[in-house]
Amino acid sequence: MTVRTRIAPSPTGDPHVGTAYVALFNLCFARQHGGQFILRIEDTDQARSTAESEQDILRALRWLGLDWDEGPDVGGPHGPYRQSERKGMYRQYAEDLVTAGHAFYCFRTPEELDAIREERKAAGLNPGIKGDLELPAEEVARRLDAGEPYVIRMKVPEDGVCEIDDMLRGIIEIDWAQVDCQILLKSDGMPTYHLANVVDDHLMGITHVLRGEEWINSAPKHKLLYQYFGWDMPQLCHLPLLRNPDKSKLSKRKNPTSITFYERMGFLPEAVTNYLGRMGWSMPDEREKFTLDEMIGQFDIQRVSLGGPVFDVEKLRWLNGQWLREDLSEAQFMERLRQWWFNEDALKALVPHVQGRAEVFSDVAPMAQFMFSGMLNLTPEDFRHNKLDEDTVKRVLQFTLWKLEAQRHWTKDNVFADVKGLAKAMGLKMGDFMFAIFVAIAGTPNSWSVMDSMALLGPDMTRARLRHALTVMGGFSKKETKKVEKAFAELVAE
RNA sequence: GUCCCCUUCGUCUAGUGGCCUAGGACUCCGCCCUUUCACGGCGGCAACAGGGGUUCGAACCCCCUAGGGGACGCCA
Repeated sequence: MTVRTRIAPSPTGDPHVGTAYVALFNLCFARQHGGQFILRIEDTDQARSTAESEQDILRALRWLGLDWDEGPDVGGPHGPYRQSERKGMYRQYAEDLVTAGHAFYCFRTPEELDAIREERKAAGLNPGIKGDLELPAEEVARRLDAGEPYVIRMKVPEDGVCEIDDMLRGIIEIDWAQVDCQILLKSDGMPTYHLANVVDDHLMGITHVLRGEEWINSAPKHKLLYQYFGWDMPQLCHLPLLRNPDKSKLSKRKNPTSITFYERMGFLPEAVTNYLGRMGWSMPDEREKFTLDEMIGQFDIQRVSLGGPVFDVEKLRWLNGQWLREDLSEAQFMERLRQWWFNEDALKALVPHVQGRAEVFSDVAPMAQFMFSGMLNLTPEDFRHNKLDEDTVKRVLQFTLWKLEAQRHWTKDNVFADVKGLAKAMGLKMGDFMFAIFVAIAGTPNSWSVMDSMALLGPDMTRARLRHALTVMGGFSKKETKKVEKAFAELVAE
C-alpha cells in the first residue's frame, strides 16, 4: 500500500494547517496498514509556487513530526511538475488520449469561454463547459498548421451518472452533465492538476488517496481518466474541511492558519499535531491527549466523523498547557523555552536595540516584552493620534496588512519599501503613518525601529498583530470594506 | 443559479436499533485546595435541526423540509 499527500503551496506561501491536517491522516492511515506515506509538492502555477514556499511547507511538516517516506518524487523543486523533461511526458499522455478519441484540441479563447459560461448561467445551467467545443478534423489540422494556440480537453459523457466510491461516504452519484470537458494540457504545454494527478499517482503506484472534501466534485474526471488510460484507480477518501468559527472553510482572514504562526506563538508541535488529530477523529477511549505514535497505533479511518470541525484556538491552548505541564520535566521545559525564543541568536538580535536604550538591565524586559508576546492587550484609545482621524489610522493598518500579505520575501528592506511606498501614496509623513504600526506591533509608539521589530517577529506574527489591531479598532463594515478595497487598489496601481 | 457533501451541548466529540434519564473534553459558573494568581480536585449550566415513515423499540435505518459548507478556472 502506498498513500500519498499532495501538497500545493498556498497563494500566500504560508504552510497551512489544513495541509498538515490531511498529511496527518494520510500518515496515520499508511502507517496503520504498514504502508508507505509519500509527499508530493506540486503546482503548475510557477508564479505562486516557489522553491522557498515548498521548503517552508516541508519544514513545517517536519516540525510537527509528520515524517514522510522517500518516494520517487519527494517534494521540493524536484516535484514532477517542475521537471521540464516530464512536461513532454504529460503532453504525450494527453496526445495519446486524443489519438484514442478520448480528448480533443480546443482553440477557444478565454473571452469566448466567458461568454459561453455567462450564457449557460443565464439559462440556469451549471456554468461548466460542455460539448460543442470540438472542431471538425480538417479545421483542427488547419489551425494546428497555422500555429494557433490550443489546449487539450478530455471528452466527457453528455449524460448518465458517475459513481464515486468513497471510503467514508459510500457511493456518491454525480451526473456527467455536471462535469465539464476539463483541460488536460494548458496552452503553455503544462499539464493541469487533473492530468498530472492521475498520471503521477499511477506511475508512483498510489493505492489510496485521502484528500479534502473540496475534491469530491472533480473525482468523476479522475475516474474517467483512469478508465481512458486503462489503469486501476486508487481508493478515494474525502476528509472533512477544517472550519472557521463561522463554519466557513478555514481561512486566514478569520483565523490564524499558518503552521509557523503557531510555532512563533509558542505552541508545542506535539500539541498541535495532537489537536489536529482530534479534529474529526477520536481515540477509542476518548482521551484528549495522545502522541502521534499512539494515534497511529489506534488509527481507524472509519472513526473519522464527517461534520466539518471548527478549529478552536482556545481548546488548542488548553491542550498545549496539558503537554507543557504533564510531559515536560523542568529541564525540558527550560530547554524548549530556550529553543523557542530565548536562544542565542534571538537574543543576539535584540541586543543592538536594547543596549543603546537601557540604563539598567531591568529596563530590558519592559522594553522588549512585545518580542516575547502573542497578541497584545490593546484598546482603541491606544490608536488615538493628534493629527490622523480614526478612519485614516484604520486605513493605514489595513493597507499595510494587505501590502505585507503579498510580501513573499520577508526582509527588513522589503518591509520598509512596502511601508514607505504606502505612506507616500497616501500622502502621509512617515512619522504619522508609522504611528499606528508601532502601536499594533510594539504596543506603544515609543520603541525602536518597527521595521526591525517586524523583521524579527516574522511575517506570521506581524500580520496577526496587524489583524488584531484592526479588530480592536472595530474593523470595517461590509460597505466600508468595499470602499477601502477600491482605494487600496487605486493606491497600489499608481 | 446547478450539482455534491454534511447536521448530537456555543465548540471538539462518544454513540453503528434496547446498555441513553444521551457520556466525555474545551469554554462559562459555583465549591474545595491555597497568603494571591495559576494548576489540580469536585459539582453545575448546556445538544440528538424539524416533520413523516420502518420497527415491539430509533440519536442510530428510509423519505421530505430546513440550515450550513463545498464545487462549478488554461488554480490546486
